[in-house]
Amino acid sequence: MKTEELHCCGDIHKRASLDKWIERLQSTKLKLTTPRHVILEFLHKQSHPATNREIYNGISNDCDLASVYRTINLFIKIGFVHQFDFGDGIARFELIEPGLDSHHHHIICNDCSKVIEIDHCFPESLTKTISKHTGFSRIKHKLEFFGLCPNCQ
Amino acid sequence: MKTEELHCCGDIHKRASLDKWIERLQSTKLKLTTPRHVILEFLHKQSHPATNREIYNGISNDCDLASVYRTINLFIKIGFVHQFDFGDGIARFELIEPGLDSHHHHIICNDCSKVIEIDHCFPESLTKTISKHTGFSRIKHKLEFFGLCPNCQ
DNA sequence: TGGCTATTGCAATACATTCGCAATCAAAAG
DNA sequence: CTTTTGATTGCGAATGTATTGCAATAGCCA
Ligand SMILES: [Mn+2]
Ligand SMILES: [Mn+2]
Ligand SMILES: [Zn+2]
Ligand SMILES: [Zn+2]
Repeated sequence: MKTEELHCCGDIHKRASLDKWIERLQSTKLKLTTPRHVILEFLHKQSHPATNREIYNGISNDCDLASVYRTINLFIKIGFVHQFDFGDGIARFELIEPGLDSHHHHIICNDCSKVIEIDHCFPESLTKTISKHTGFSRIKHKLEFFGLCPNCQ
Repeated sequence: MKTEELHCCGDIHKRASLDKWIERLQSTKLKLTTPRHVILEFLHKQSHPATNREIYNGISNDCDLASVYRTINLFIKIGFVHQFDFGDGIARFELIEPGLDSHHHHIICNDCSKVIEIDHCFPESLTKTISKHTGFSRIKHKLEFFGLCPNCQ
C-alpha cells in the first residue's frame, strides 16, 4: 500500500531532480550557498506550498529566518518559486517547474486546512472575454478554492 | 459627459440605499454607533474594495483606527462586508448586497493599481467536477485577475 | 591559495492587525 | 426625562509577518 494513495493530481508536481534545480541555480550568476541549497532541497520534497517559517523549521540551524525570506524572494525573482495565498495572511511558496503546464491551484479545507492540488483552471476563453471587456492585457489570475474535506464534513 | 463612462460593470454594485443598510444594522442586536454609521456611509460610497487605512483616512476624527478594524470584522461576521485580497498583503473590503448575485471579482493593473469589477466567475460546472474529484463540499473560490490596464500597456 | 564581492547572521525596524482596559455611550428600563 | 447597564470605544501596548542595515563570512574566480 503506497503512501501516495491519497494524492489526487499526481502529475501536477512532477519535478526535475534536485540536481537539475541546482544546475539551474548554478547556470545563473548566483552563488550556490548552503541556505540556497538546503532551501531548494526542502522545497523539492514538499507536495504543497510551505510558509517561510515552515521552511525555516524544516532546515533549522542551516540558515537564519531572514535568509529564508531573502532566498525565497530571490527564487521568486528568478522564477523558481511561485507564491500562493490561502487567505490567512501568510505567504506560501512552491517550487514550480518552468513552463505553463505546471500552473495550478489548490483547495483548502476550512476546518483542518488540508490542501489538495487542483489542475482545473480558469477558462482561457473567459480570460479573452475579460480582456476584450476591460482592455487589460497580459492577464493572469490568482485562484484558490475553499471547502470542507471528506474528513471534516 | 458622465463621470461614470469608464465603468465596465455598472450592475455589479447596485446597492440598497444607505438608510436600508442602517435599518439592517438596527434589525440586529447591535448598537448604531458613530463609528458604525460613518464606516457604513463611507463603504456605501465606494465603487471598489477599500483598505482599513483608506476607510480610516476617509472618516478621520470620527473613529479610531482600531475601531475601524473591529467594525470591519464585525461587518464581515454579519455578512455586510466581503474581504478581497489583491496580493499585496493588505486586506480590502467592500459592502456587498446580500444574495449570490453580487458575488464578483476584480482585475488590478500591475502598474497603476487601477481596479475594475469583473462579473465573470469560475464556472459552476467545473466547481462540481472539482467537488467530485476531491470529495470536498461547500466549495467557494477566491479569484482575482491581474494585468496591464489600457493606460499602462 | 588569496582576494573580491555577494551573501549571511543578527538585531533593529516597518507595518498590518489584534488586544487589554478604563472610559464612554446607545439603548432599555424606570 | 433620568438612571442604569452592558456593549462599544479610544488609546496604547502587543503580536506576527516581513524587510533592512551592517559587519562578518564564505563562494567563486584569478
Ligand atoms: Mn501546489
Ligand atoms: Mn468589487
Ligand atoms: Zn489557473
Ligand atoms: Zn466567482
